[in-house]
Amino acid sequence: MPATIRDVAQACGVHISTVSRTFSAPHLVNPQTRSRVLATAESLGYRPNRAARALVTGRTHNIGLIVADIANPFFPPLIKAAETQARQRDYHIFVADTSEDARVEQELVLTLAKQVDGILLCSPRMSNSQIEQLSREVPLVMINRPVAGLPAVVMDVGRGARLAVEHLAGLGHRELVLLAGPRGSWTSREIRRAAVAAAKANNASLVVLGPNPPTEDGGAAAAEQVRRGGATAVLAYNDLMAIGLLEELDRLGVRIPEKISVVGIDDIALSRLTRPKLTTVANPTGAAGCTAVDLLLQRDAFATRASRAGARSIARQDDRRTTAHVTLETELVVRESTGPGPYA
Amino acid sequence: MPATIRDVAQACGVHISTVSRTFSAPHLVNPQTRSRVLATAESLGYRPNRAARALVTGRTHNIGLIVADIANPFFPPLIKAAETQARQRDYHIFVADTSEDARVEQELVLTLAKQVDGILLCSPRMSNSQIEQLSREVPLVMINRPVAGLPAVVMDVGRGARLAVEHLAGLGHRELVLLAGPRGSWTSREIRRAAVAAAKANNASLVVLGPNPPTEDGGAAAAEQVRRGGATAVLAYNDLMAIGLLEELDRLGVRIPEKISVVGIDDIALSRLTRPKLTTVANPTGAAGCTAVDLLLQRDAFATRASRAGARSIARQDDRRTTAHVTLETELVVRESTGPGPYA
DNA sequence: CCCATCGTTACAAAGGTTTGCAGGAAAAGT
DNA sequence: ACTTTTCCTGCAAACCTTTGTAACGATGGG
Repeated sequence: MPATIRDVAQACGVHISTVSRTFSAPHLVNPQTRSRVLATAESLGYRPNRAARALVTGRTHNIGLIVADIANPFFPPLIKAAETQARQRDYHIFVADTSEDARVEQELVLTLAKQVDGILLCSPRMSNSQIEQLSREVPLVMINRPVAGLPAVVMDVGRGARLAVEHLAGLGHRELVLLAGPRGSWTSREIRRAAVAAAKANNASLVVLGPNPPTEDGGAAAAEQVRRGGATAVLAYNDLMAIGLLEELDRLGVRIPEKISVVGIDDIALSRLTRPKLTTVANPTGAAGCTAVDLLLQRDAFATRASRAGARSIARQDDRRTTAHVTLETELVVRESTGPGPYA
Repeated sequence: MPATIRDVAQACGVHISTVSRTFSAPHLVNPQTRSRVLATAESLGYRPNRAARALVTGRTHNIGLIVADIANPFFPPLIKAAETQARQRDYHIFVADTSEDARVEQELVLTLAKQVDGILLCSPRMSNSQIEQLSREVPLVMINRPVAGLPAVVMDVGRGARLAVEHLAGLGHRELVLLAGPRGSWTSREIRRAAVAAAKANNASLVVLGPNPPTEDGGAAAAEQVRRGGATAVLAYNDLMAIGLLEELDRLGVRIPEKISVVGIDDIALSRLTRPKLTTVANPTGAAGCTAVDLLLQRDAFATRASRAGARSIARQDDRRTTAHVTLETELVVRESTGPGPYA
């Protein structure tokens, strides 16, 4: 029922290869012929069969995007940006959700491996060695986690954490708490490293609580401990946790920001809507999605060229693999959940 | 580099068709041979090439999922559920985002048509005739919009709206406002229909404002008008609008729920976090995603059988198409954004 | 003792597209 | 006018799998 390349060729009186080239290498076909082919293709409603194309080219024009949890509001903007970017390049995106589970993550990569041209691995919980092993099966681009030899786009959360600590110290807070994120998260480690350093530089103490699940519940669960600890300011691994903390502290009768200041990270849409509005570190998630797609496609195009040119270019391919690391800037957004501390 | 069926066959000393059947029709091959094949396949890291399989079977094992806006928190739980369900059935999901644009919607369906076995069309903004036309190109399953002759899963928002209005009337509100959703939305029409009827049945007046974009901004933009109108209670097309309205009314100094009661629809995670917490109509979005996938796969399996059985069964296929309509129940969740009205 | 049946495997065609190669005509160069 | 290019098009192989049909030996019935 659906029109094939053959139908078009026949209806148009040309060979199928001419039709094929009309779509995949237009410069190789006479403009007149081309427009004739295009016209009949249009009238027959012909669209190239991607499976057949993939079979011979080895390129599926699909991209896998693996995230920890679609329902976590951090991810949808990233997914959306990636999807839009990919579509513009005539690629489609498979979205998959690991439920924060490293095992599922691995399984998903393997399953997806043969049906995509590459996978965007977002905030993975796997170990580096697992990732390296998987990268031999399928091109990988990392998001929110640098891995040696693999293209990656990371947000400069270290700087974000430092800005947050400086902001709090500047407000007169000396006793800080850091609510760490999930085990296996590079972002969490990075935040911790930077926050500890910044605290020391600002003569503040910093207690690390965690690891915690990166959810509201995770934040809420830490509230009691935070309150007991006597700290006057908290930096949370992400906005969701910060919001959970906010809620629970409120329930416990602790006023924010009068009693305790809270800073989140991510600047998800939600953080503008809480009471008080959340002070947070804005992450350019959309840009991250776009960039990751570009990184993959860039490398993909290169791989194609390399395989045609032959084995000699493998060295160059490796070159590229080590170079592509992109860091995106973060920025502190001061709202209402932070206020003067005891040393103000 | 990746192992093909041929490699397995050779390494195993059997014909490729035997290997093929080992995977796609295990009962046709001797258990001993089968386990031998399985073993060598495992050791070679062989995974069937889906493109090649799709080429001959005509089934891609992919599903398209088209939503208005991934970043709208209504959709992620649905996407997540659909993705999980699909994966369990060995299918993968393409997610695409239309930016609330009917034209993009159509284009997306056409683009996706040839590379998926069916498309889940979520809250479409297209006209019914457009949808019917597209359904001739590719199997369609509707979500949040019943279309004659097409499988659909809808939420009983009519009942939800009625419950909301009854709740408000019961609290002593007589002057209600309905913030309508976007043009083209079946859900919005349905809510309106039910709300109008329920208002009349409860001796309340109801003014409809809209259409509005289904976003916070859409809700915020209506705040001034709501306040001027003198109504004491508002039902919004969705939670996002309700929250936007909440925010803006607060900014204008209108206290909620003392001065005006607000009810949303959807019960997105966010609605638990606003101040005051939002009274809303809960929609089973996750169940909708699962059900839609099942509906599609059911029909898909049938189409396969039918095409093998020959033309005679087409009539039966049509039968199925008209039958599959699933309605999911909704439920009112009373929180803090609604309170006693002037006639209490 | 032959034929039919059964369970298992091999064979080969088919599916839609891309692409290196070769051929042919027109354009350019001499 | 003849050769060399250039431009375009046709040919056919290849990509990897599924699946209908045929072939095989063994078993059982008549």
